[in-house]
Amino acid sequence: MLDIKTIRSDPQRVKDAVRSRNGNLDETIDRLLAIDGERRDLTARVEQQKAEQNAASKQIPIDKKAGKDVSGILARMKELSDRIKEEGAELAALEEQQRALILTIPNIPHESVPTGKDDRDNAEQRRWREPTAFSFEPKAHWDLGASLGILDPETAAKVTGARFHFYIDLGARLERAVVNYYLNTHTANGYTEIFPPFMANRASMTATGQLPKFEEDAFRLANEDYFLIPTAEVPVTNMHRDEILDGSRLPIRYCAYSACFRAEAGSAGRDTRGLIRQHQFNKVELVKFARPEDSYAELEALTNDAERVLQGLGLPYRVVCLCSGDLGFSSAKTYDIEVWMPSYGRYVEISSCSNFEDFQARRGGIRFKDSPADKARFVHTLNGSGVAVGRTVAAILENYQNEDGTVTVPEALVPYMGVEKIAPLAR
RNA sequence: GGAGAGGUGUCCGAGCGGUUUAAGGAGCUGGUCUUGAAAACCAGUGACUCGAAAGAGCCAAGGGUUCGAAUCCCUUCCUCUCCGCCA
Repeated sequence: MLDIKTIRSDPQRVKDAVRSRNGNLDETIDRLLAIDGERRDLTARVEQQKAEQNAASKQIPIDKKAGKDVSGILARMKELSDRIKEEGAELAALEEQQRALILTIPNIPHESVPTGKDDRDNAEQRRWREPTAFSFEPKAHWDLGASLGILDPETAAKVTGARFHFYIDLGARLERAVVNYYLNTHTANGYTEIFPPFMANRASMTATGQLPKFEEDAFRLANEDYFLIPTAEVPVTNMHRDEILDGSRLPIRYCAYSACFRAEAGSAGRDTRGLIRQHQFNKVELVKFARPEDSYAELEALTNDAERVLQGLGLPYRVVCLCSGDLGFSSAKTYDIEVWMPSYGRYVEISSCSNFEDFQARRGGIRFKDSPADKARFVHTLNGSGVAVGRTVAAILENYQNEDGTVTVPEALVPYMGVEKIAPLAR
């Protein structure tokens, strides 16, 4: 959520920012400012009447005690009370309209974000290792998963539906090994491990920006107004919702494993095979709460921390800076880490590292102060995948495959797997 | 899910519809005293939100009754105790 003062003082800047994201909210912003003006006028009027009411409320018992007749005052106060009630309702309606509108305005991209339309305008920052070279025709991970007997989407389709997977035997163990390897690496790097709830309420989903605009992308429970979390970002960021943090605690760094649930509305027909696009997938998420002046340095560090685990697994990747048009709703700046996926013949997103500045903090009331005398300031929130687990498994299968159909286990995972190679199951 | 009790400022805790702009402690800040500290005493401090200010709001959240609500009513959430169910 943007500060209404920012919008009030420079509406054009906000309009331009939305345009750079391929949107247009000129009308919304004009309407918002009109409502804001009306709201402020009405507020002043209502508050003045309330002041009058308060004064009378103090006088009435005094007069009563003195034996004066107060029926005249009471009659006038009744009128005033009615008017306050009426105008107060109007005011509440305006406030709600204003909030509803302001929640639909995306964050303003940071000045370092390249302007562009879509992912073709993203700016590559760096590459780590060259794409894997094969002396044979490499297979896609879904074919390897089938021939090795470790991935089973068909049974998942029967048991649940499309876009789910059973992992079997060493497949299941590989998924678990990756989770543990990631968590161990991040905790060794100063992140505190969190295991969050996998459901979150409406207020939490709103604070991090999934609601109200993107409700159709989430799974909502039928018997409770809870949502399956699309990412651990939601519960972990909301741990400090409506809190004033002690500045000496910043930056706070959390890492969290969670299953993630996405309805994937609007992506029918895309990536229908394999582990790339699922309704449920595992992810280790990194979340930071930082001082505003440090948040961009923290973003670089966060991205490096996510890259570190891919380096540890020896998976080739590149880092791109998303252009304005490709930026997520709440983010001011995002680096995507893309892993080399031989079956796609290109890099595929495996992590998204973002600085939300105070956008989420304002929605969620997450603030800090260094000493009790200070005024509370909004923290900057950041998060990034560290990294997506299902896509990691896909990348390992594809990049580490051998000509005979086996898959070599990356060295870093051997202690977790207990084997050096994944071979077809003898059944 | 059923029955009961409760949610008050940083913390503890009082609050019988109106002189409560939330008593009283504790804490915190400053001072007196002291070689220094502690104790004692004196003074100050009550988060936070909107507002240039005056002022308004804030006693879990949201409604309602009333001229006036922390106090009465309704709904929701949360905590505790017991029962049920369960991993």
